[in-house]
Amino acid sequence: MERRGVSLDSTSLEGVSRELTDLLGEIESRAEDAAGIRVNLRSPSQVSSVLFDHLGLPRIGRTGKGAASSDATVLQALAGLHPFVGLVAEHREISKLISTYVGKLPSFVSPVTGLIHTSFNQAVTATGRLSSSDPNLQNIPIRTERGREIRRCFGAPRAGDVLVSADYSQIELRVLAHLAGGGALRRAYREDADIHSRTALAVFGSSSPEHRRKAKEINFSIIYGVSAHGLAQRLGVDRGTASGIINRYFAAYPEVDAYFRSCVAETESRGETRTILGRRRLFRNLASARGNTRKSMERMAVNTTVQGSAADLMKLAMIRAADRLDREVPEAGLVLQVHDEIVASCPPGRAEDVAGILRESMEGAYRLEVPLRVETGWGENWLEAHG
DNA sequence: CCGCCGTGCCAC
DNA sequence: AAACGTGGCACGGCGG
Ligand SMILES: Nc1nc2c(ncn2[C@H]2C[C@H](O)[C@@H](COP(=O)(O)OP(=O)(O)OP(=O)(O)O)O2)c(=O)[nH]1
Ligand SMILES: [Mn+2]
Ligand SMILES: [Mn+2]
Repeated sequence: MERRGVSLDSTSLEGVSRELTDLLGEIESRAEDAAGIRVNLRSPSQVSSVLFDHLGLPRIGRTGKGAASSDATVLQALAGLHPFVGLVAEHREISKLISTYVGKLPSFVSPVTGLIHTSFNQAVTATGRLSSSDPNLQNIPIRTERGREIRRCFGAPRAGDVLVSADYSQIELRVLAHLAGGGALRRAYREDADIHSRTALAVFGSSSPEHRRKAKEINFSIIYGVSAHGLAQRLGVDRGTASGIINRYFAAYPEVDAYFRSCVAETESRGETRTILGRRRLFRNLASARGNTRKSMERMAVNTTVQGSAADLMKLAMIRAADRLDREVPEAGLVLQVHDEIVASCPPGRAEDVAGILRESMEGAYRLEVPLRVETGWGENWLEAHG
């Protein structure tokens, strides 16, 4: 994957850059008008002094060091109190896209190949996932419309080829259903349910793509131990409402709560946890940990077991997919891995075959108590293939 | 000039 | 920000 590389449409990216840069300048001048004072919006300390000293807005949250925070959740809570708040939020969105992606990615294009060659690090994460660096191609934007314009600029390494994407459906929830013993979650997946959509419908009354995406965050935050307070802030509802959502979740899937406790107990007694394929992560001081430190380690232990097992499956799938492509579609090859997604490239006429091979490799990676499902797509660029 | 820390935010 | 987790990275601020 590293050697094969991925192409970046620098011309289109240049267009995105000009639009975002213009927009950012507009935001900066409007923000200074709103604040009535000169301010560098890239400086959290300057933004905080405008928000909380100059404008006198309430301090809502604190940073790790105890200073007043101005992060996105705080800005969300302050929205409507002063026009400066929304301008800071918008500035953060646009400046992030420029500084991390639009302004940086072109410098990673190799003068030799004309492609971007990331590093996929195999011994960095604590759970067995890969990571990607220089540049990180596992966090290319997709959430906002402006971000999607960036994703649209990624294409197959060979001109004329297409990208083929295959992404596991609800992967860690399926792994959890496997690990958590018989129950409603396992039954749901045997009936091919979409729990993300189910949660979206229950919480928002809609399963639109945006609501499903938010429901995903709700589902994973709940299974990994979110507090009513934390969920309330994420959803913008009061603690009572959030508490009700969590309680209904565990009432519907009591085996999830039971698994959390049993996983913690086993990790404590063995001093380690193991994934489905036997990858170990040590938790030698869980047994002696107390208070918030212990709670935090408990969440890490459960997450490691599930996330690490999902990473196991993905690695098996990649071995099989690479081998089959080699034999069956030699003009195709793996290009990227994004935790539960494989991106390959091939001539357009072979896209359907390649998608089938990726699907079979991933769905058949390992037999679980629930079926594994994969969504595939292809197109000229990554957004078309994945989106 | 360089490296570190704190803060913040992108993705899964 | 907070009792979801796993990452990488940019910037400002500061000190060597
Ligand atoms: N703890 C935690 N894990 C997450 C979060 N977002 C994603 N993940 C993990 C769990 C997911 O199963 C896995 C793959 O992410 P995806 O975006 O592909 O979501 P998922 O496969 O669950 O749903 P999908 O059917 O592909 O839309 O990454 C999160 O906010 N918190
Ligand atoms: Mn997925
Ligand atoms: Mn995915």
